[in-house]
Amino acid sequence: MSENSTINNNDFIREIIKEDLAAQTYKTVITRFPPEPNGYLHIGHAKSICINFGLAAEFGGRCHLRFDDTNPEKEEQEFIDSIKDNIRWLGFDWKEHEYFASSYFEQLFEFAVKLVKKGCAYVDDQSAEEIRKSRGTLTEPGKASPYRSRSIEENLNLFIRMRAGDFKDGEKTLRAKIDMTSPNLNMRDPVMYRIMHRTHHQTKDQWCIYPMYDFTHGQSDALENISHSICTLEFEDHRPLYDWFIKELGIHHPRQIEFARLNLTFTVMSKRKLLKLVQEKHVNGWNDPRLPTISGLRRRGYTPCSIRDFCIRIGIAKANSTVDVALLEHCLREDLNKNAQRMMAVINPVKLVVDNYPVDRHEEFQAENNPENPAAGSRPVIFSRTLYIERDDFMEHPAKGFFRLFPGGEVRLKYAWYIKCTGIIKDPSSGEITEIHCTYDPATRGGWSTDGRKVKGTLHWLSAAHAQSAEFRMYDRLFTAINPEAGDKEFTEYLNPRSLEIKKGFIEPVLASAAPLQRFQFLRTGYFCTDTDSSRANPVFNRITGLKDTWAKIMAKNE
RNA sequence: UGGGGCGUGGCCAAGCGGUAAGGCAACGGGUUUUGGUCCCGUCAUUCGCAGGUUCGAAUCCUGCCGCCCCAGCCA
Repeated sequence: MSENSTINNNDFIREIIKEDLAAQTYKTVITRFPPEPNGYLHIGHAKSICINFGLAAEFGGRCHLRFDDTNPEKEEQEFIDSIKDNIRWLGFDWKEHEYFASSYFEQLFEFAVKLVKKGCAYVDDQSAEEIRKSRGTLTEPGKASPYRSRSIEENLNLFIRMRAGDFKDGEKTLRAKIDMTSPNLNMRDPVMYRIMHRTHHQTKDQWCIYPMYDFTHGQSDALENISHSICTLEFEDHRPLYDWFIKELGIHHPRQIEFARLNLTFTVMSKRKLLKLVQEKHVNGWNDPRLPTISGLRRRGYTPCSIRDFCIRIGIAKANSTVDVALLEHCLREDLNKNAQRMMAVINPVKLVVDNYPVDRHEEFQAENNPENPAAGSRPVIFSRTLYIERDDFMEHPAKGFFRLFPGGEVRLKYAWYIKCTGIIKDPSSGEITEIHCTYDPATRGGWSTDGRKVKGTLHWLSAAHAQSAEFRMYDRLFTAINPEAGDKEFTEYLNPRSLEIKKGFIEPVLASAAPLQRFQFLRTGYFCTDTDSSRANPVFNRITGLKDTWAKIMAKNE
């Protein structure tokens, strides 16, 4: 992470916490990250993770990991595993504080019983449809359920029978008795328990009634002694309800603070939409490198450090906002520029023959591993008569401002020699250039001339006889629209047909044995990492992101 | 037409009555054996709008306007 990144430790949440600590409202800062295990985590969750774990670390407190697993219908063990894996990969540790709302089911049931006994809750026989109809609308108050005035004894008996399995799914619910005329719809007798004869991934078949999130979250926070319960804006309306439950139950009151969730340009962030992309196979699984999931970013080659840095830089506020994905890419490049080893790879190769270089000769040059870090040392690269260079580095008819190779032009081959283009050979049928011919200047060993002659262009290259072939997966943004959810069409209509292009090229031979997910900067082309599909025989590299490309910008502007 | 939030440059975001931080993007220039990195410079007389209070307002008051969220037995 960079030293100069703007860390604003004065966001409104920190301000509130400092006040609370000063006023002794809470002694220790205890936060929690409470995912539902019904999907994979994405970068929006990373923001929340960084806030919660970051706050705990900063104030010397702790952060719990709690799975809010109250809906067995949508949850799976696979998601629990991936969530834990993702948080660890991001660099956070919840230590022994791993909890499940489902392990509070008995306690929650007792809380519910207590509310029934206080006359604060009742069993409703209305169907979901009837409940919906009687809830009223935004402008009209709701109507009381005909079962609202049942006796405490009857409610208690019914609720116990609900638990015992005496009723079918949907036959009854337990509702909080609050206020059917409240302007806050969450207070119009919200459902606390529903009947669901379903096996739960944690509690198995122990329960056939499950508490609703609204009856679970606040009390779970209370049970864990959470001091600051940080959540997203849409729960602001639920806070009065959580406060009501906590007050009636007489338990610990955490302070809930809401912040705006993260949106990113050129992608989608909702679980529902990500699920759709996965299920309809627009991408290859939850860890597809084009997805904003943590698993996807990881496989793409993003570093945990760059994601944490990004989460700090975007700040925390309550205004809905969409952060430019360029900022994420910036954080990534900043980290990788400093830390990624440089390598040479030719992604779109064309043959280059050095006519005055002996056929049977080859020699080694030392290439620096990272100009930003001399301690990274150097490695040998082999030069020979026949090389591969990037097709884009040659223009038969050079555009204005093009200072790479062209007929009669001279460039430097990085670390090696100055070469001058003497001619080209084309495929007579297609017109495609098949070979570029050149001569090298023996007085420019290592790429230095002694006569003060300067060349502007420096190209990367690979010895054809020594290079190892490889596959490059050139990833680009998944969507072509800055906001895929904004148009009239379904968001999938804005998928970028060129979000993945496979290229076959060459790499330095040692790269074939690079470990999975190892990151490199391929000189002049971008940052890449070995994909998990990579093997020694068939090395595969993912393009994490390109280098900034001033030339491409100039070309684009001239069009 | 109910309730809850939010409006500071293209995108984020500081600012908490004393005269608009910072980052990203963009645009110029310098260095450079990566058209990368790095360095230097430019980029809001103005804070959704209109009034008011004040010597002084993005900050306080009033009224408008705009955007987001809420009518799951989802979380």
